[in-house]
Amino acid sequence: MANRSDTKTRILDAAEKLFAERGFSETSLRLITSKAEVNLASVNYHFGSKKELIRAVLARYLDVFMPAAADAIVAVRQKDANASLDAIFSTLVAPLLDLNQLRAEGTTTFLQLLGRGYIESQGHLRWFITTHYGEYLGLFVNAVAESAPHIPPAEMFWRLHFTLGTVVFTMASADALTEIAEADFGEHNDIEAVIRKVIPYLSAGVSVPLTKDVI
Amino acid sequence: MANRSDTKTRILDAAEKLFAERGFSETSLRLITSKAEVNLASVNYHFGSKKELIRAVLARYLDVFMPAAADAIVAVRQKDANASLDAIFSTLVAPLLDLNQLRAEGTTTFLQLLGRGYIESQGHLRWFITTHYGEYLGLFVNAVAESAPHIPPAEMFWRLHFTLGTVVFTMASADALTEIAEADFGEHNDIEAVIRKVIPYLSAGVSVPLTKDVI
DNA sequence: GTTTAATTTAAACGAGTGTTTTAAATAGAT
DNA sequence: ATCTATTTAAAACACTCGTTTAAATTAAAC
Repeated sequence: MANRSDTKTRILDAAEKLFAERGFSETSLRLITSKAEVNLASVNYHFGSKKELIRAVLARYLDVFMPAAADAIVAVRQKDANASLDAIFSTLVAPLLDLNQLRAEGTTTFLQLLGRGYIESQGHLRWFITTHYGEYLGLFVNAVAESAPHIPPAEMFWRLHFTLGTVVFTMASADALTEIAEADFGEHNDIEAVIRKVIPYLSAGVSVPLTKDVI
Repeated sequence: MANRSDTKTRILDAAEKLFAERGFSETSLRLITSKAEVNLASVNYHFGSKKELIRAVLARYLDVFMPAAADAIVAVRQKDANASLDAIFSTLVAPLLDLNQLRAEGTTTFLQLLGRGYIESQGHLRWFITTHYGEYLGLFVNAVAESAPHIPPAEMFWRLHFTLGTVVFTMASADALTEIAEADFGEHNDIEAVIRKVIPYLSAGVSVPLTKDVI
């Protein structure tokens, strides 16, 4: 096959699709290269290893999403210093949906990749994300914490991880869930609909008072 | 090595520990049999295949937990027909903690296995659980739905999957999270403490009103 | 146009996997 | 004690995986 300067892109495009669908360890380099119509060895030539290919796939999204999300959060807090938890979470919707302009099915793919990344790959992706995008994460955590000042830090730590679990798990299986929902209830949900469903769930859980003082 | 009639048990014990710690596909039969001090081929002799071993590991817990949980839910609803969502969720705490009497670290192991089962193994464990324990799941879903009658079924479908995600993710990484929490905030949490933290989070999310009518 | 560097190709490597086979050892029943 | 069925044992099988090698091809530089 003729020399193609877009071999890297072809690999990334095929890899992100397969990774999102079936997970990292369940996707072989041979499957990626055959879908990308590219030689097997070119993955190691361009990326060094499968592990680095995984990071490159994620970085291509994170480099776009993280600054956009940070800007949006800064903006909403400048406009309203006491922005609600719902408002903070909702701020992320636009940057997420903008990923569809980056690539087809970009939003779904990114969220599924994020889910796979936190579930699989025993920690090496957690490390990659927190060290490369930690400043953005910290900004987001702060915004949430200050929007629910009645939750002490230790409790907030747990609740944010509950939240992470909800998002990650939902997105990793979003395709299957939307199919079941359509079959059982006849209502079609795209990724935006799912995002808008999960936000009230999350903010209610994160901000629920500690003691059981029923109002 | 001498003949041992407990080879099956030795395999199950070693397998459940390793599966819970590192996941199913990341745990090889050779690692299991070496930890169990048992011959490699005995897995296929006693269980037929790795897939069936995984199912057997889960079934050993589910056969105990599911009836106990169902009984507890039936009991609490007989005592109070309008039991709150918090009460329904809290009902599961005792059956979960009782698994510690079944085996050391039984509660943690079971919850982690459940998490791995729903995340990994592209659907074949989902199918196993829903077909073998579907009646119990239905009973639980009904109890939750009737405790939050203002949530329509389709919405409840989504919220229960959000809930599943929260639990599954939290439990799959509970060990890591408790370590971090202890290092960062100095508060030690065992599995029961984590369970009791997650319940208010879940019931708040599941029962949050649909429209944003702030009271 | 020749030379040099970058890229693509085909093939093999080496390690790991679940599973199967065949024989040996053990247990229980007669 | 002997026979039979169950269980254990060691080895090999067949396959997939990520990675490496070395040659062929293409692109760029001079």
